[in-house]
Amino acid sequence: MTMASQGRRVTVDRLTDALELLRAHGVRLTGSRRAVLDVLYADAAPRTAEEIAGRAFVDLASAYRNLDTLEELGLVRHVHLGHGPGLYARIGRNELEHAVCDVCGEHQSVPAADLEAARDAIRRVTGITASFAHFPIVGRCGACS
Amino acid sequence: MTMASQGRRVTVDRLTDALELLRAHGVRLTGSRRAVLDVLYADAAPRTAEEIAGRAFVDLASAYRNLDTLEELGLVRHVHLGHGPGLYARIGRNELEHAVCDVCGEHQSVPAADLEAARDAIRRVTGITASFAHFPIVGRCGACS
DNA sequence: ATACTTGCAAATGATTTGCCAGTGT
DNA sequence: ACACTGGCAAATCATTTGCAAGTAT
Repeated sequence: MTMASQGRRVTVDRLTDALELLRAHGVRLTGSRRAVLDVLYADAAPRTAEEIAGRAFVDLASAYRNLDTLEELGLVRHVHLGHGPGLYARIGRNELEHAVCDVCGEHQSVPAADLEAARDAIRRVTGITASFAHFPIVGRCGACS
Repeated sequence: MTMASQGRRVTVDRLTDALELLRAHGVRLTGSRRAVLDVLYADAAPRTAEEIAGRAFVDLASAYRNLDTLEELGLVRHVHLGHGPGLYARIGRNELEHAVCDVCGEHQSVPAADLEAARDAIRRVTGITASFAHFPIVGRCGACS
């Protein structure tokens, strides 16, 4: 183990895992793909494709294509917080779900496990097992009520 | 009460109420506005702006403008069932919320009251009072699980 | 009379696609 | 070598906006 791998262990490990997954699926590790992965694995913040393209110095179309590929591999997810562009983030060990206030726009990410009770209640009524990872919970926060 | 008002009472009454509301707000009853209202009050089915424009024989831009106006007045709502265009419908006596299966696309509308338990569970975790009238519940239905 | 509305065309914002030159394996 | 990718420009899709002519009150 080198000195360089000592800081921010989790992130580096996950990126390594991701690269392995690409190889296992025969997906080429190109320059732009690698750059997009670097941005995604730098932290877990959800970002627009445009922001990711900017940070990775790749064309916006390539960013979208790469994000699609990575999403198919199950490494990435995108969420729609309102009417604007979608936000992409790598999928962490604990899958995050989202909630937004449609008045002030404040948004929070919560571990999927915390929403099991809500999911059960919804399943009882609709038969659907809900996920708030792609479309968030939308409503009014305490302050805006 | 005339003979004409006897069939489909509820619908006609509600349209009448709507027209009164427009008047009360000083919103003009133009030809295209009236045509859009006729389509919306014919039934409660959620429709795209394009479909409404087609049925009402008005320009698409006018349909959007009128739907916006009616939404501001609280007569209409639109829901996003997935990535396609939004679906507009009049608001009935009982507000409806929506749930979609992201695999088969099947969608159901449920009375807001039926989702109170789910809303409570969500409020406990996030502090947000959720509404599934604009963005639906998305997940996997029993058949697709 | 006049402020609000219309249809039409053009603009917008997000995302996708065609194409051909470039590149990972 | 060869299929897979990249950048770039143009296309799409849903929705919005500018504008000059028309209309409800």
